[in-house]
Amino acid sequence: MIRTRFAPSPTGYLHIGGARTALFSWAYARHHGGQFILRIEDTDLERSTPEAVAAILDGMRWLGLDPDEGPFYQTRRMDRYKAVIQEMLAAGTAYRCYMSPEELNALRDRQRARGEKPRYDGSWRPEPGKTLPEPPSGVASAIRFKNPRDGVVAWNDLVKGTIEFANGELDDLVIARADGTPTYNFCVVVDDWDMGITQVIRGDDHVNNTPRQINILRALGATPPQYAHLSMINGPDGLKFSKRHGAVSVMQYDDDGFLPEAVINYLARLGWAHGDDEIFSREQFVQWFDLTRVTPSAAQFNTEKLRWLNQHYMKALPAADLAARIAPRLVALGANLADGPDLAQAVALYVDRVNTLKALAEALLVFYADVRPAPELVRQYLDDEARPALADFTQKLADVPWNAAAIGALLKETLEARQLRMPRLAMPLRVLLTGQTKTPSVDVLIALMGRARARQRIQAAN
RNA sequence: GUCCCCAUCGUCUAGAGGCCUAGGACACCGCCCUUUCACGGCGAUAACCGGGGUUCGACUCCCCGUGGGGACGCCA
Repeated sequence: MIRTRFAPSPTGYLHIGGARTALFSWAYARHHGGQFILRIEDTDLERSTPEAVAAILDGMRWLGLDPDEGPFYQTRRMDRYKAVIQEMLAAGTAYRCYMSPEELNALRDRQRARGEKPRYDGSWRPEPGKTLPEPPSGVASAIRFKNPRDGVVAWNDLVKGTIEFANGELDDLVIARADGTPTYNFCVVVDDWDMGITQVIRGDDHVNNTPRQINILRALGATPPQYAHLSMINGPDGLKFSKRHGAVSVMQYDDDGFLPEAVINYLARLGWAHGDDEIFSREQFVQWFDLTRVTPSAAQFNTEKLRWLNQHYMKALPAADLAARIAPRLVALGANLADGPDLAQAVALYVDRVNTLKALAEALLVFYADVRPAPELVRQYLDDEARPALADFTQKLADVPWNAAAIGALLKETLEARQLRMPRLAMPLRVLLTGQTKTPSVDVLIALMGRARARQRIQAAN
């Protein structure tokens, strides 16, 4: 049975990279008919917060990445970790280290100064025939894993191929702090083992942890899972994602008016491809997804392409559904939905012109709230030639049959009578009716807006 | 600094030694449609980081270089 997991630490929201990792883990499990487990790595009491847990859960729910098990919390498994540490101490695969943080820092500084890789020097590591220093009294010890000295650790990474580390490069990492709490690399190992994880799919930044984790697993007599390290996702500027880009949290994309199906589809194509396929459903993705087609190189996030996909999904949605989804946004912007046209019709008229729900709601505000055209715009388009034509038109609008075709015919009739071309009337109408110069065809716009409101807006300025 | 990873159009990618005159998508540019703007249609520009091998033949395999990224915590 395939079992994958997503194991975020709750120190912030669910960001784009995390979401992609979660998506691939989820899809891998689903594709293979396995299980997807959610585990919250909250052993860092200082930085973990319940708000962050909620934010991560929200993000996953929004994306529709439902776990089969969990969330499990590491803070609730402390007894288990401590028991394993005792076993390791007894078995001699771990040992107590009394080197103080200050001493450690000094050691690292010296190593760095010499151009060496900073690492623990093994002062307290027991070896046959070696005499250990006398433990200082009244000082609590940290516990270190006794990493093999020689040989290499290698694994076949499911995305990067064979990766090999010399054990000599690895030092004896701390698995329990002086206060007795276990550390990340150790908890991960115990959890992945206990939870029967078969494929660990995680970010690239964990490659260096992998050999240590494999060594611990082996010391425990466990068979290591398979590993798949996903490359990083950089921000739109090619640099590491950061707050400066605005949208680091997946929920920010919700706020910005992106549909979760678009985000999923976009994320799926970051580091993975199925031939030339660009647009596909979540179900299709699950059916196609496998780690063999995952790219080992880093990707750059491209908001333009996400927008394109988002518009595609917006257009694919029935107008009534889209209307239901943007209604709250409109109300939040101050719209009175009771005083205006049928929202689904308005949506249908504007959906081609925007690529986010947010932009759609903002555009539709012209139907449900007051419009105040900028004076400069009015001045620019409403000249002495347009004015009388507009007056004619407005007057006849009072009893024209109320449909776009009839209104369009009336418009043309008015233009002909005055020997004017379409833009001479269409542009001022746009400005007066919506405050904007870029709108759908004015006849359709007027028809949808309604007789009273259209006439009132034209007359107000004329 | 040491170790690890990565390297095809601006961006995401296809490419499993001959299928490559390197394909698709987004963006950009041009044209068409047109009542402005979109949508849509058509078209164009645009890439195998460099050098050595291996091979009859390298975008594909190997080595070196260069560039980029990651990791070196009693953080996760």
